[in-house]
Amino acid sequence: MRGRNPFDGKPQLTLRDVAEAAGVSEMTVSRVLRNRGDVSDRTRVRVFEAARELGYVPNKIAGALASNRVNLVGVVIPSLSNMVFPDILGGIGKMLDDTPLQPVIGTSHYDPDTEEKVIYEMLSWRPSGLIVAGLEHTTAARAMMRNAGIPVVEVMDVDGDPVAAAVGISHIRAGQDMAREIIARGYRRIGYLGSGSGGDHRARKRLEGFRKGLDEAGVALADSCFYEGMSGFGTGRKMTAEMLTRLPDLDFLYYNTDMNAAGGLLYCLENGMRIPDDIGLAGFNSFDVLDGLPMRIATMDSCRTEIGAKAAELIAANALSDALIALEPTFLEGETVRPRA
Amino acid sequence: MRGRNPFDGKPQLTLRDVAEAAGVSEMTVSRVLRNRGDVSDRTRVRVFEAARELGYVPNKIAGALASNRVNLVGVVIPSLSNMVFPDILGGIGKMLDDTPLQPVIGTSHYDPDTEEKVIYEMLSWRPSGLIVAGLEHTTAARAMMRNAGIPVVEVMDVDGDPVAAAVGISHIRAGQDMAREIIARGYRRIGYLGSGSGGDHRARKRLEGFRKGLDEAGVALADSCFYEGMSGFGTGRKMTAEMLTRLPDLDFLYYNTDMNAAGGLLYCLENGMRIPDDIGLAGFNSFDVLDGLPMRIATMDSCRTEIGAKAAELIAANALSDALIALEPTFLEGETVRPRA
DNA sequence: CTGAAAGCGCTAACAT
DNA sequence: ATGTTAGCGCTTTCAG
Repeated sequence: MRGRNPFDGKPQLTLRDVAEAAGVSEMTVSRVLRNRGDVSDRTRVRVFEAARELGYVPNKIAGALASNRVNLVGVVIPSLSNMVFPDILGGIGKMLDDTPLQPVIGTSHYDPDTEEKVIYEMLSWRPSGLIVAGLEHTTAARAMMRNAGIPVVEVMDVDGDPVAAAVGISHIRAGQDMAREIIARGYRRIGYLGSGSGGDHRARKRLEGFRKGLDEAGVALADSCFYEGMSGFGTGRKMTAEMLTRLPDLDFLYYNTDMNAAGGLLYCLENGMRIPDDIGLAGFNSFDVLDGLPMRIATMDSCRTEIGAKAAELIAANALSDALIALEPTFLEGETVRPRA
Repeated sequence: MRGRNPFDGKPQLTLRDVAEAAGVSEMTVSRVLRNRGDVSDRTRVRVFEAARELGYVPNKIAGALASNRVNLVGVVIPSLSNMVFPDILGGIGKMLDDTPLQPVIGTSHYDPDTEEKVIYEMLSWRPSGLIVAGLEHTTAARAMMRNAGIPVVEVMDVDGDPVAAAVGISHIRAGQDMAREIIARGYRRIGYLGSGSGGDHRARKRLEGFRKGLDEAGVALADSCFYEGMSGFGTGRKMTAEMLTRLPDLDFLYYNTDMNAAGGLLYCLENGMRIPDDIGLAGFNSFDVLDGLPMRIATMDSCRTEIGAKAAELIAANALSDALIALEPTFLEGETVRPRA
C-alpha cells in the first residue's frame, strides 16, 4: 500500500481488476471503455458488464498523464455573485457541450494577485485551453499565459493589449455610444453612478468613454458617485438619493449596471419624478430578470452569452490564435429615456 | 515525442529541466517547490530562481497520480443562473480558502441523467470530496457516491434519504412554518405561485409542507399557479396578474422564491392594492440584491452560505461521515405581512 | 482483433 | 541535507 492516502476506504479499482473479471487484457478494457480501435462485440459486452458490475470509474488522472491530453478548459472570472459572469459561463458551457471539453471555474475576487495564483493553479492541470476575464493581469500572469502553449482567450473587453486572442466589446465605445444617445435625446445635466475605482476596469472604461462622448457635445459630467461593495437595488437607491439631494436639477442618471439602475428607478418613481421627462435613466448589461420592473430600463446589451460562446469556440478549435473579436453592443431604448430629438 | 498532442507548441518543462538548471536532483526540486522536508537555504534559493527563470509550472496531473492525492472538491449543482447556487459556492469557497482544497463546479441543469454523468466525470478525477445539491439522484449516481471512498455531502435539503452526510434545511418544515405564520396573521384566502413540477424538488417540498401547515388550521389552498422556465420579476408579475384576475378575493400570495415575489409585489403596488392589509406576500430565500424594493418582502432565510460552509468543513475534515446537519431557517417578517394577531 | 512493453512527470520510501 | 529507486493507472506503440 504505497503512497495511499490514509483516509482511503478501499483501494481504487483499476483497469486490471476489470480485465481480470472480463478475462481479457488491460489494453482491451481500455479500448472498449474509450470506444477506440476494433474490439469484437463479444468482448465488448463482457468488458462493459464487468466494469458495470464492479462499479469501475476510470482514473482520468492516470489517463491524462499517459495521453498528455486533458479535456478541461480553465475559466477565470472575478466572481460568481455578479450575474454577468454566470452568463458568460452559460455561453461557454453551451458551446462546449458539443465537445469532450469541460469548463473548470476559478474566481479571483477582483484581485490581480489572486488571479495570478488561480491562473497558475489552472495551468498546473495542463488544461486544453484557458479563458480569462479582462485584459488587466499581473506581469507574471501574462507571462504564464503567453508561455502556456495552449489556446488562451481573454474575454469581455477589447480595449487594451491582449496576451493572445480576445473576445468582447469595447467598453469605451459602449460608454461613448451611451453618451451620444443621451445627448441626442436632449439631456444635459448628467450624473454617473457606479463603481469607477478598484478592480472593475470595464466600468472604468465605460465611464471614460462616457466622458468622451459628453465632451464631444461640449457637455461636462455634472456629478459622479462611487460605491464599494455589491451592486443591487439598495445600492442604486442610496446612491440615487444622495446624488439627487445634492443636485436636484439633474436630468439624467447613468449607472454602471442595470442592478443599480433598477434601484434608482424605484427611488425616482416613489418620489413622483416623471420618467423619462423630468429625468432619464440608463444602465448597462441588459439582465433578463429585470424584465418586469415598472419600466424597462434603457441599457446596452453586453453580449455575455455570445462572448462566452465565441471564446469557447476558439478554444475548441484548438488554434493558438491571437484573433481579436469585437462584438457590437446594441443600445436598448427601454422606457426610461425620451425619444430621439 | 511519444504521445504528444500534435497541437502542443513546445514540450512541457519538467522537474528535470529545473533540476539541471539548478544543478540538483529532481527530488530536491520537488521538495523545494512543495516546501517539504529539509533543504538548505542555498539550494532552495537556487531552485526557486531556476524555476522562475524557466517559467516552470508543475504538472499536477503527474503529482496527483504519484501521491494519490487530488486537492479538488467536486461540487455538483443544478445551475449557476439561479442565485441560490452561487451563494452556496460562496460558502464553500470561503471555508476552503483556509485549506489546500479547491472547488470544481459541475452543473446538471436540473436533469438527473446529466447529473449522473457529471458526478461520474467528477469522480473520475478522484477528488478529495464531493458536494452535491439535493437528495434526489439516479440509482447509479447514488451507487457511485456510496462507493466513491471519499467524503460525500448532499446539501440544501434534509427531507429524504442521504447517501452519506447531508447539510441543509427541511423544506417541508420551511413551507409549514410559513403557513403557520400566515395563518397566525389572519390570512385565509391563500394562493401559491411557483415551480412545483419538474426538477425543483425543494420547491415541491415547500409546497407540500405549506399545504400541511394550512391543513392544520383547516384552511385549504385557494389556488396555485406553476411556471416553466426562469424565475424573475416578469414571471412573478405574470403569474400574479393571472391568479388575481382569476380570484380577486385572495388575501395572500406565497411564492417559491423572492425573485418571483418581487415581481408580484411590484404588480400589486402598481394596481393600488394595500399591502399588507388587502393582500400579503411572502417568498423564500432572502436575497440581498432585493433590499431596496419598495417594501421588504416577507421571506425565509435558506441559509445558503452557511450550508456551503458546513459542507466544505465536513469535506475538509476528511471524515467519511453520515452526519445529518439540519439548519434552522428563520422567518423574516419584512413589510409585506400583517403583524401577528 | 488482441496483447506486451514502455513510459507519461511526479512523489513515497528508503538510502546515504 | 540530498540522492536513488520504484512505481502511481493509464495509453501509446508495436508485435502478433
